[in-house]
Amino acid sequence: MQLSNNNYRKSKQRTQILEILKNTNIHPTAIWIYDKLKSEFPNLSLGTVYRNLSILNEQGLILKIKNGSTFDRFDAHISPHYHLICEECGSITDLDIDINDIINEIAIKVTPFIIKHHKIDFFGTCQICKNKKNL
Amino acid sequence: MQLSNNNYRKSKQRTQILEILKNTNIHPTAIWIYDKLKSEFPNLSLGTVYRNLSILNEQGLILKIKNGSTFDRFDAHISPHYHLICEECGSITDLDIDINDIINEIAIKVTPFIIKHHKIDFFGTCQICKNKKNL
DNA sequence: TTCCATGCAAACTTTTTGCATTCAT
DNA sequence: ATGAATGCAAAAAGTTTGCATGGAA
Repeated sequence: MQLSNNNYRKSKQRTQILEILKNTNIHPTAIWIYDKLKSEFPNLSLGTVYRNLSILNEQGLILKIKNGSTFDRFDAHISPHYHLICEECGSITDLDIDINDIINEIAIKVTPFIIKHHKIDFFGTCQICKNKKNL
Repeated sequence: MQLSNNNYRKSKQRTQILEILKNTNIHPTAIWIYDKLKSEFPNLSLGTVYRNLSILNEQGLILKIKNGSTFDRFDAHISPHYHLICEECGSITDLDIDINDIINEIAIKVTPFIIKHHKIDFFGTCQICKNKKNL
């Protein structure tokens, strides 16, 4: 969403959406939040939930958990590897380093969750965009 | 997609989709592949591309790069942390370990990409699902 | 000859947007 | 009084599916 504005007013709906997110650790979807708030705001619309989630995300009060892009992406390079995701242009490139086992070991020590594998995405600026910005 | 079948026949379209994916490192979207193949198969449909990508993914010949779910998820816990994603039920929980700096340092050494931050998702089975399966 | 794969279009899922109204400032 | 936020519904964006036809085994 393109929000050029940063002169926000208070709204009960937005306050409650943030409150709900602060008090849960399940990383909810928009509909889950919508359902939670339906009893308090019987006329609430999903659009309002999405709009407020965007605003809260823009304000840095919440995180939107997403991949680098809205499109699914596909890769025939199936052996485990990590990705470099450019925040300027959305490009995804491979990073071939092997830190796999160390990380699983560290994580396995502190959680009862059964860890089978992991994925690391590095975010930043690719060389092409870096050069463009330096011109 | 629900593909109960694993008796696949050869198809020129699927062969070429795999070929394209093997020969690029840009992690393309479905439409990008579709556009690439339009000259070779003028009647190609996007549906065919998606169907074949699902089949190739099911066969383990390619990877679909996606989050744990099709829904965006939101989090008010904005300080850096990693996620445990259950492959059985799709739940996302936090893992609070601090291996942040080590990983960035390792990666920075081997790429000119400007790394600002990273994200780690651990995949496996959560405790609830583990218990359900043991019953 | 069987039935998997295709093209086409329609349906579906998730998210965004336009518009008139309501509400915070 | 101003214009941001809302509810509602329609549209958009991305992906999947039904169906008749074509093609591999």
